[in-house]
Amino acid sequence: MPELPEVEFAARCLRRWLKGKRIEAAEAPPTRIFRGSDAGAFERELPGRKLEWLERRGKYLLLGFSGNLGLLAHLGMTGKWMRIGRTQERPSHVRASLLLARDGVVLYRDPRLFGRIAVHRADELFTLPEVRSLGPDPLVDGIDPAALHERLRRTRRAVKVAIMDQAVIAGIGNIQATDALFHARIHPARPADTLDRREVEALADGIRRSIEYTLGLQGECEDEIEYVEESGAANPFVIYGRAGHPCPRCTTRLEKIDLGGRTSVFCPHCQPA
DNA sequence: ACGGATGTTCGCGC
DNA sequence: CGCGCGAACATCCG
Repeated sequence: MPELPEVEFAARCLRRWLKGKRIEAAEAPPTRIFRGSDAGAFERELPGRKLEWLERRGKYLLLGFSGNLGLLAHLGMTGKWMRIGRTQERPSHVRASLLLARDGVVLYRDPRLFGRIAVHRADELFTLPEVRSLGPDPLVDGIDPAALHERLRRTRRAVKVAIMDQAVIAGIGNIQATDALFHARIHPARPADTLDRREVEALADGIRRSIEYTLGLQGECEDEIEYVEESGAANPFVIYGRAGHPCPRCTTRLEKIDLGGRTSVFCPHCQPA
């Protein structure tokens, strides 16, 4: 699921579901989700507490609970927070759950276990190295084209690889990067330090646009499990995942290349090398 | 059946 | 130090 827009959506849902509600019990079988931290701490520490605040930075969620307990959470590739009724059947691959007094169960499902949950002190969350090393967040901080230009000028990496570097801009993944570069008409393999000011401004606009677009796809927080979702739903993105299909702008056949180990779709006509 | 997938991290080598 | 590359993680879907 997760790039910045999906994580932002998860943040809004979790605030709505958890804020101010007392957690009765917490469950988390030992899995890789808790790597680098104590799985037992989740079950032990959360009962009795309430969510006081929740912030998103890039693809990370930072949750502050009463009594200075904090969670750092990342959705990895297949992570998803959801809410179901207490007696409702639980989906597969649930890695952590929070039982609320009369508001059902909030759970974290993650088949591939690429996500992460770590228990910390709440007042330490922003000082964690994962969070400190993030670049500006497009929604929280906005995108300053001059600062982005400065950052891109310092590397010869492909511009697509550079904007997916979480230290350059926080939250951009393969989908947003692919569609943003298409909007900006910039070839994904262009060395980052060759972009001029005008192109970086177009790129900043493209990133904003792809984030807003994807955010708009999210709909409302589902209260109940919306299980049989997406399967069969069409790919909603602009050119991501559409190699071989016609460019939505000029109908040229979209191509794909590999950059930094990730598939990059682009239009050879609209995004010339 | 095979290949690829919205992410991060680590080790290796130049 | 910068950077590319492959691997690893575990499961699902077309």
